Amino acid sequence: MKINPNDAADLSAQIAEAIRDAIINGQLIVDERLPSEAELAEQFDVSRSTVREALKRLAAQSLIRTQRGSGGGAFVNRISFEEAHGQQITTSTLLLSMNAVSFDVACDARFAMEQACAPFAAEHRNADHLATMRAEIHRQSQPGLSDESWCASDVAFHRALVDAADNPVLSYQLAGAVEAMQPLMNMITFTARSRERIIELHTDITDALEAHDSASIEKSLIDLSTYTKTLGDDVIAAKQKASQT
Amino acid sequence: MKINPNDAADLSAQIAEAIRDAIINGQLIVDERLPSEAELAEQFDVSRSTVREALKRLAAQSLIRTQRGSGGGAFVNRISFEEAHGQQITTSTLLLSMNAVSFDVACDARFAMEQACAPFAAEHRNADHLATMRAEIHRQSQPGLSDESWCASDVAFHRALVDAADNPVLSYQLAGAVEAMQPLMNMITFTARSRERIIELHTDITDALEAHDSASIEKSLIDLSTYTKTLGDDVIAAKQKASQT
DNA sequence: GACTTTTAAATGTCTGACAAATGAAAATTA
DNA sequence: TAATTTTCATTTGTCAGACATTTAAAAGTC
Repeated sequence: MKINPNDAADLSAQIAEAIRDAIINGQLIVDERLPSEAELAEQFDVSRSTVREALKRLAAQSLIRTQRGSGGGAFVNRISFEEAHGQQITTSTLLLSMNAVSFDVACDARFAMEQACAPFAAEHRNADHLATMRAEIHRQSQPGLSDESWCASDVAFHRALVDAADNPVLSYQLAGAVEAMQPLMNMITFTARSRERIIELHTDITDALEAHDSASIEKSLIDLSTYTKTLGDDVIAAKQKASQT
Repeated sequence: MKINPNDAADLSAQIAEAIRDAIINGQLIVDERLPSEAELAEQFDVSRSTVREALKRLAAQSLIRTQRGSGGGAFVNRISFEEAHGQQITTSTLLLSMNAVSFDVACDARFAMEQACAPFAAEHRNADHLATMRAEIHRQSQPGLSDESWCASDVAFHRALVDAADNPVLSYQLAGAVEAMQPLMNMITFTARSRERIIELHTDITDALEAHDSASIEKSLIDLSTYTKTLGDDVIAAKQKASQT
C-alpha cells in the first residue's frame, strides 16, 4: 500500500484511495483492524491529521468504523444492505434534483425496474407481504389523508411488492429508486378521484400477486406508470401556465 | 444549521450531517460556496481540524468539491451520473463480496433489470448502440481471448444494451449492477463451447434490438440468464467437489 | 496597454498537546 | 481465593498554532 508523491491529488485522498483499494481487492478483510493512526502516519510518512482526514473519507462511505479506547482503532466494516441503501437514497435523490431529470424519465425507470421484480415477487410472495400491501391500501382509502402520508403509504406499498421478490440485490437497487422519486411524487396533489384510481390498481396488483399471476402484475404496473405520468404532466403543465401569467 | 452537543456522535460527523441536510433540502444550492473553514469553525464553535474532517466526509460522497487559493473554498457539487455510478459500483461490488450473495441471486437481479430496459432499448436504440454491440460480439468471437478480456467485452456489450434505453436513471442503476457482478463472473472459466453459445444469444439480442423487437430481446435475456446460472452452478459444484478431497 | 510583481485569502500539511473512552492489568478487599 | 476497585496504557477525538502552497486579484513597471 503506497502513495505516489507526484500525484496531483491531496495526500489524504491518495491515502484513502490506497486503503479503499486494499479493501476492495481483499487485502484487508472484514473486521480486520487497520494500524493505529500514529502507525499509519509513520507508514505513509505523513502527519496524523492527514491520516485522520483519509480515514474520515472512508468512514463516510461506510468502508470502515472506528472505536475509541484501548483495543480500539479503525476496522474494516461489513457494509450492510441497509447502510448501502441509505447512501443510495441520498445519492439518487440528489441526482434527480440536481440534474433536471424529467418526471417521465424517472417514472419510466422506476416502474420498469418494478416490473422486473414482478416474476420473482409472484413466485416468492408470502402472507406478510400481502398483509402489508392490503394494510397500506386500507390506509390509502381513508378520507382526509394528507398528500404526504399518502405518498409515504405509496412507498411502503411498493416497497413490500419489491421485497416480495425475496432478492436483496433487487430490493437494494429498487427501494433506492422508489424512495428517490418521493420528492418528485410529493409535488403532485392527489385528488380523491386520482387516489381512487390508484387504489384500484394497487388492489389489482395485490390480487394478482396473491394469485401468483406475474403477467397481470406487470400489466397493472404499466397502467399505474402511465397514469402516474399523466398526473405528473398535469402538474407540470399547470406550473408552466402559472409561470406564464 | 446547528449541532447538538448532547449527541453521542463525533462532532465532525454531526457537522457533516448538518451540511449534508442543508444540501439535500435545498438550503445550499449547486455551486454555492460554503463559508471558509475558519468561518465554519467559528460558526459551529469547533476547531478548524474538526471542520476539515467534516468536509472530507462530504467530499468522499461527492457532495462538495474544494479549491485552493484566493476565491477558493468548498462548493456544493453538482453530482453527475458518472460520479454516482462510480460510487455505486464500489458499494455494489463490496455488498456482493461481503454479504455472501449467491451467484443465482445476483444473476437474477441483473438480468431482471436488464429485461426491464428491453422495451425502452428496442424503442430508442440507434446505430451507435448496434455498432458497439456488434463490435463486442466480433471481439468475443476471436480465438485466444483471455477470460478477463472476455468478461470486459461482455460488460461493454450489456452496457451498450442498457444505454440504448436512453434513460440515464436506468443506465445508472443498471450499469452498477452489471459491473458489480464482474468479480463473480470472473470466477467462471468460459470454455470455447460456452462462449459460442453466449455469442449466439448476444447476436440474437442485437438482431432483435435492431428489429425493435422487445419481446425477443427479453426471451433471449431469459435464456442468457438461465445459461449463465448453469455455468455458475457448475463452477460452484466443481469447487465443492475439490474442497471435499 | 501588456507584462510582472506583490499581496491577500484560502486550503493543505505538520507539530504538539490534552481530553475521553476503553480494555487489561494490578492492587485491594471481603 | 474470588470479587471488586483502581490504575494504567492505548487509541481515537478535539484543539491551537504554525507554515507551505495555490490562486486570483491588485499593484506596480515598462
